Amino acid sequence: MSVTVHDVARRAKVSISTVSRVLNGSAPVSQEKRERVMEAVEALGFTPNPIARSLLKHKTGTIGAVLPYITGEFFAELLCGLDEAAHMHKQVLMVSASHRLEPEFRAALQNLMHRVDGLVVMAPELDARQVLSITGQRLPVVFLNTHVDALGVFAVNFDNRGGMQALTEHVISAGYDRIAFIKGPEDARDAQERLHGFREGLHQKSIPYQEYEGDFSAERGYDAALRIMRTVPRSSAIMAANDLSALGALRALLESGLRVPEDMALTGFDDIPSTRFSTPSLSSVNVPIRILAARAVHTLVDCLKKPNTNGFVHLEPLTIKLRESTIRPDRRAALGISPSLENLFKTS
Amino acid sequence: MSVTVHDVARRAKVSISTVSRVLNGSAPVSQEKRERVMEAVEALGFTPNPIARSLLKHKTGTIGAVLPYITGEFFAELLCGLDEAAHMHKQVLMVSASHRLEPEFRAALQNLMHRVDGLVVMAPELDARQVLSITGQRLPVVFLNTHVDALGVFAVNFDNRGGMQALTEHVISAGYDRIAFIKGPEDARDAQERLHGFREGLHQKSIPYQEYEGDFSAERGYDAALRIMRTVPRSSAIMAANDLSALGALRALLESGLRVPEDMALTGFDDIPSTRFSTPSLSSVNVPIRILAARAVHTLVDCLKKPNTNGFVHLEPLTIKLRESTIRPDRRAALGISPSLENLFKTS
DNA sequence: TTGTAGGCGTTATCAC
DNA sequence: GTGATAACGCCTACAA
Repeated sequence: MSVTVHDVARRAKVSISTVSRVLNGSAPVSQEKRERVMEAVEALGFTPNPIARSLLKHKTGTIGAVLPYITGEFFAELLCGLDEAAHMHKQVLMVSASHRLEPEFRAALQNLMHRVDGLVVMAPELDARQVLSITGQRLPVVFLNTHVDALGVFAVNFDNRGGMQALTEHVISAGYDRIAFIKGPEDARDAQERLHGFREGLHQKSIPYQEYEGDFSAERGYDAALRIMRTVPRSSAIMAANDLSALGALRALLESGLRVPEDMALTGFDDIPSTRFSTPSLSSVNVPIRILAARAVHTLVDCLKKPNTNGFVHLEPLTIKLRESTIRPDRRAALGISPSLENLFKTS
Repeated sequence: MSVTVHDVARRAKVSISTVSRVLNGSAPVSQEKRERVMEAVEALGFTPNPIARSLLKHKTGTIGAVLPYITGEFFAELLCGLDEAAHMHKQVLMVSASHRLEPEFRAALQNLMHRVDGLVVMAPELDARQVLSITGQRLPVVFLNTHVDALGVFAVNFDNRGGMQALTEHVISAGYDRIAFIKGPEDARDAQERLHGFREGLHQKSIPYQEYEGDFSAERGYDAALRIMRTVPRSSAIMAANDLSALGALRALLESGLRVPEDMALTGFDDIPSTRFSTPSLSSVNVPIRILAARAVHTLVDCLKKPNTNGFVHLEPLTIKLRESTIRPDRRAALGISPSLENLFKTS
C-alpha cells in the first residue's frame, strides 16, 4: 500500500533507524548513507506517516475545534482566525460542528480527543465544567465564548451583556421609547447574557418592552418581526440578539412597507459583514471574533508548551457600531453615518 | 497518561482481546465478562484511540479538504456543505487552507495525506494532474472547481464560462453598451474561465470593453472601479469576476456619487448572501456551492467504498440572478425585482 | 556511526 | 469463549 521506512531502508541498504535519523536529524549520519537515504526517499516518494509518529510521541501536531456551527459569516470569520493562528504555529486544524446538540457535541469531542493535542471549544449551550467532564483532563482545552464555572480553566470570552447594554442605551438615547427584543436560543448562555444586557440597559429608564422568541436564525427573526408588528401599541424599535435575526426581521419590515428607522429602528449583534451591505445598514455590536479565535489558539499553544500554567478568563469588552438602522436620516450627516463612508471591507 | 485497553482489561480481570471484542462486538463474549468490561470502561472513562486503530486498519474515518481559503461567505457555504455531508457519512472533516500558494498547498496535502481516507481538493491555480503527482495515487481524491486534464479522475465542477457568458448577454440586452471587466487572479483557472465567458458573451455584438486587473478581493475591486471611472469614454457597466470584487467596486462607485445602475451597472459572480443585502442588490451568477461541496463528499465516500470505479467529471450549469444593480428602477416592477420581494435567507 | 529490539494502543489470528 | 501474540509505521534506547 503506502511506502514506509522499511522500503526506504531496503532501497538505501541501511537500517530503518538510519532512515529515521536522516529524516529527523536526530543523530549524525555519514555523508554517504545520508545521500543514499535521500535518494531512496525521493525515488519512492516517501512521506512519513504522522499517525504512526503521533502514536509514539503522544503529539499529533494537530489542534481541534468544536463549534456550534461552521456556517454563516460569523463562523467564517471565526474559522479564519483559528486557521491563521494554527498555521502560524505549524499546527493542522480539525474542526467539528456540534449543531448545538449535546450528543453531537459529545461525539465530536470523542472523535477529536485522541487525534489532537489540544482543543478550542465553543459551547454556549454548555459550560466549561460539563465539557471538561467529557474530556477528563486528558488534554488542554481553551474555551471560546463559553461560560466558565470552574477554576484553572482557560477561556477567551467577550462581554455579551455589556455590549448589548451599551447598544440598548444608544437606542434609548436616540429617542426610541418602546422596544421589542428578539431573543436567541433559550439554552445558549451568550443569548441569555445579551438578553440580560438588554434588560439592564432598560432598567433605569421606565421604557416599555416585550421579548419575543428567536433562535439566532434569520427565519425566526422574520417571524418575530411579523408578531412584533401585529402587537398594539407597536414598538418603535426592534433589538435582535444577533445580526442574522435582525436581517430576517429587516426583511419582514421592508415587506410590510415600513421605513427603517423612521417607522421602526433595528439593531443586531456580532457586526458581521452583511450589516454594512444591508439597506439600511445595521447598527450592531462589534465582536472581533477573528482576533479572539486567534487568541484562543495562541493560548492553547502556550498551554501545550508549558502544561502546568494556571487558567485565566479573558473578557473582551465590545464596542457598538452605529449605522443607519438606528439613526434618522436627518441626523446621519452630523454623526458621519453614511453607507459610502463606512469602509466596507477593511477590518474595522 | 491516557487510559488504554490494558487498563480496562486489568480492572475487569480479562484479557485485552476480550475488551476489544466487547467494544467492537467482533465475537461473542460471555454475559458476565461483558458486564465487567462495560463497568470498567465506564469507571475509567475509556475511549478507544482512533489513531492506534487507524494505524492497523488503514482507515481513519476522516476525510480531508484542501481549499484556497476558508474565509468569506463563499467558503463558509462550501464548508457547510462539506461538513453536512461528512457528518451524514459519519466521517470527521479536516480542513486546510492553501492560500493559493503552491508550497502551502503541498504542505497541507502532505499533512493530510496519511491522516485521512480521502481528499476533496479545490485548487483553481493548479490542475488535477499536478495535485495527483503529489498525492501519488495513494488515496482517492475528488476535485471541486479544479481543472481536470487527466483521465479517470473525479471532479465536481461548475460552468464558470457559461455562467459568465449568460450574465454578459443579460447586461448587453439590458442596454449597457460599454463594459468594463474586473478580472480574477491571473493564475486561477476559474477566473480565466469567467473571463472567457465574458469575452464570448461579447463576441457576436461589437460592444467595446476593457479588462482590469483584480484578484477576487474587495480591495482590488475598489481600486479597479476607481481606474474604470477615470477612463474616458466611461463604461456604462462593470462586470466583476466575483461578488467580492463587485462589492468593493460598488463602494467606489457610491463614494464617487454615481448611481447604480443608472450611471453604472454592476454584476458579480457566486451569489453570496451579501448580494441580496447590498444597496443596490447585486446581479450575479448563482453557484450552489453548498450542494456541490456535499456532492463532492458523497462522490468521495462512494470511491472509498468501491475503489475501482472510473472517474467522471460533473459540470454543473449555472443560472443568473437578476437584481437591482443591472435593472433600471422603472423596469424593476415589470420584472418582479425588489429588495423586499426577494427571499433574503431561504436557499434560492 | 550504525543496527537491533522494544513499544506506542489497537485489532486480528491463532491456539486452547 | 478466551487469552497470548503478532502486526500497523515509526522513534529511541541500547548495544556494537
